[in-house]
Amino acid sequence: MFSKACEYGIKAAIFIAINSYENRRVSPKAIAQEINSPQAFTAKILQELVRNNIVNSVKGAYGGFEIEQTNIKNIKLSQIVKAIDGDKIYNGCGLGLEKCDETHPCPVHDKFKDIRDNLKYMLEHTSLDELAMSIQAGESFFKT
Amino acid sequence: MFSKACEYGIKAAIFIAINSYENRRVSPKAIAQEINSPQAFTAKILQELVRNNIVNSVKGAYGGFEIEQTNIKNIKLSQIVKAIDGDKIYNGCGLGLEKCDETHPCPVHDKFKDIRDNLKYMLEHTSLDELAMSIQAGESFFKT
DNA sequence: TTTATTTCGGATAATTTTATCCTATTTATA
DNA sequence: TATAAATAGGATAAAATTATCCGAAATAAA
Ligand code: FES
Ligand code: FES
Repeated sequence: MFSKACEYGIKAAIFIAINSYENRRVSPKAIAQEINSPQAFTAKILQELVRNNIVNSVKGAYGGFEIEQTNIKNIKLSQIVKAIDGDKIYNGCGLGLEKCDETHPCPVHDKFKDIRDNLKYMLEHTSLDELAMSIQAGESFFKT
Repeated sequence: MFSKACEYGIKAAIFIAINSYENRRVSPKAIAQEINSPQAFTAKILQELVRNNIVNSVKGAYGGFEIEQTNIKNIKLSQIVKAIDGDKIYNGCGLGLEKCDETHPCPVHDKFKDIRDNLKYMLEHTSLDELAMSIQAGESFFKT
């Protein structure tokens, strides 16, 4: 469904959000440990999130990654997925046609579109904030 | 969503179904041309479908791939997807946890599970027959 | 039985994704 | 200003996916 990079990116963003609520910046090392991901690869993904203005990075001593507290509620899963995996998952054809087109649909278009639209809606209506809360409440987990 | 291999596999199966209704066997070459896929790679995927008893192969002159007419209605998309991509798409965790587990869920579990279950339901209730019909009726297409 | 046809299957290559390593750059503080 | 701490980013490497090639095996028909 999502690429590994995207899975890491989502988890990393949640972890950064949690720490930003506590006014703490976090390092790629701390993130990778917490979410159980390869550190250097995770760092690359963080760069991508920074480029997309989803997280903020502060270089130098006492630096790290953070998200503006007031933004955490506004950031939606869809932004992260789009930043890392692009929007093929929202617009792409289920059978790989170059373009998903109502007027020239693939055999599964009608059925696939429903699923895809549900997914899109879900991602667009799920905020980083609520995911962070569920982790903090101990209701969900980053690793097995 | 699906791998390229799976996309080709689904399209190939539909094309074989159509031809089987007309009592014609088809070759990897004909399939690849029709569904716009690399021939040799498509042949590999066909082997996988044969191993999973989804399509039947007949070697030698006048051979080719076919599906028993009476089976076409019974074959569901889910069988093809499972044969090629496995069942990670039905059971796998959206954030890559080793195992999707209600009692130890990842942050997106609740929301992801709904989507995933919808997809599973759709795949399990979509038959090769109906997809073949929509192609034959000119209502859907294999290529752009 | 020979021949032409066709799938099967192993080996290999190309591409993409995932992952690692090392150095440059930035920045707060001493 | 010097130093230590941190992210940025380029160069590779490893692994997985996608794709190609070719000979072996099977089969129908001449
Ligand atoms: S054309 Fe294939 S999903 Fe829309
Ligand atoms: S645990 Fe992640 S989707 Fe169920």
